[in-house]
Amino acid sequence: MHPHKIYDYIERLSNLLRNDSRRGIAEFGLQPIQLEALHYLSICNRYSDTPMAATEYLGQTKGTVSQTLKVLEKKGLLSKHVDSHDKRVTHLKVTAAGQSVLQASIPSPLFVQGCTGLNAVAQREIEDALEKLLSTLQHSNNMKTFGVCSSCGYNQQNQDGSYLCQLTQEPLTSVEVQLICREHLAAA
Amino acid sequence: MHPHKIYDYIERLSNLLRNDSRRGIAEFGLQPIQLEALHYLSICNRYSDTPMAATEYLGQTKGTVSQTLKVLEKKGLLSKHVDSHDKRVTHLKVTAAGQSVLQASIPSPLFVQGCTGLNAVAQREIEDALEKLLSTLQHSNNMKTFGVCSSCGYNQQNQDGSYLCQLTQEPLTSVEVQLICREHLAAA
DNA sequence: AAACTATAGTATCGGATCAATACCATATTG
DNA sequence: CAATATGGTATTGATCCGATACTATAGTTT
Repeated sequence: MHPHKIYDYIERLSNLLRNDSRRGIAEFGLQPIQLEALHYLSICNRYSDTPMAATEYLGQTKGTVSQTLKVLEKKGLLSKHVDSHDKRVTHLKVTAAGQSVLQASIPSPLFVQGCTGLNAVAQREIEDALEKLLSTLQHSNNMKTFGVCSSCGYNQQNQDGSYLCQLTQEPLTSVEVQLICREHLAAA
Repeated sequence: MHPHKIYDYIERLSNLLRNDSRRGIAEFGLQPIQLEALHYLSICNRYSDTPMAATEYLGQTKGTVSQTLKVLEKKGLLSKHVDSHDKRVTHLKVTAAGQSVLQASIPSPLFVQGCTGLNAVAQREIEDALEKLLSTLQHSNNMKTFGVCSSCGYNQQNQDGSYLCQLTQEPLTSVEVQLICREHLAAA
């Protein structure tokens, strides 16, 4: 009967956070899904800051995501930049205004308040449990993992400490390898 | 930085399950929130099967929940019954058709598939971690817990094994004490 | 080089969510 | 019996979301 209980807990937590998020971002005139899209763009790397990548991450259709991004652009929270090599591709960058919205909204007030009641060990256990659950669900269903480069099979660290992506054959900085990527290859 | 990561994982899992749920219930012509409302009504006790209780559980406004329930009733998945003592109150019962929809949809296919990749110990750990996180968030924010009667401060087990709710002064069966209640009093 | 195909992205439409407001009916309190 | 509180419904408007159709660019085939 454990799957049912786990499912229930996730559903409850999901409702709590979503509703709290809704209240928190009302002052900015944003919707929960818009904040999530903005959040994604703030933690992804330069291969993954496009409408299509956001579509895969959010699990919606590209048309839906397109208008979500349109709203965010109109509000001045992100800017669009056409790719120099492939003119079909648009890169999305979170503006300073967008960053400050994220800073104020993520994690949500309720969540921040709740975490003060958890010690470091408990937080670690919860984090590990969630990571295991997420990765198991993703593997069992052949889904993209959207992990950070430092845990990616394509990532290669050279002797001088620099990083190289073996998929794109491009160097990555130590900051960039902490960002999530749509091409992430999880370890076997 | 743990709070951020935990928040991210919950958000990811939430998106995964919601989108999967959306696909799974499309054949019934239902929306995710409608399935969640139906699910709640299938696991709550007789003090908690009303529109107001569902409103508190789902964290929305009563107007929103009212029309969600209206759709479920029109589809024949639940039935309404006016309370005999307080004629303002309506009790909601999941029909046989509603039960079969729930059986087919909860947990979602993706989730069931994923859980086959987790052994019993791992499932237990994840369940415990989620329970701790949920209860901490609820306590820190003075929220209702919606726990089962068997873990409620009002619940009293008599010597002959029968149960009594000290809040309503009514007897409860062994089946009923496994259901969730809007008046649940969490242990100190 | 021309034609075909695939991919990234946008535009539009319709059904649904959701909050806000107003409203009705029943209980409870003074 | 009047005033207030509570449970629930109806309506409206902004937004979400998927489906479909469309444009533009890139790559591939002949």
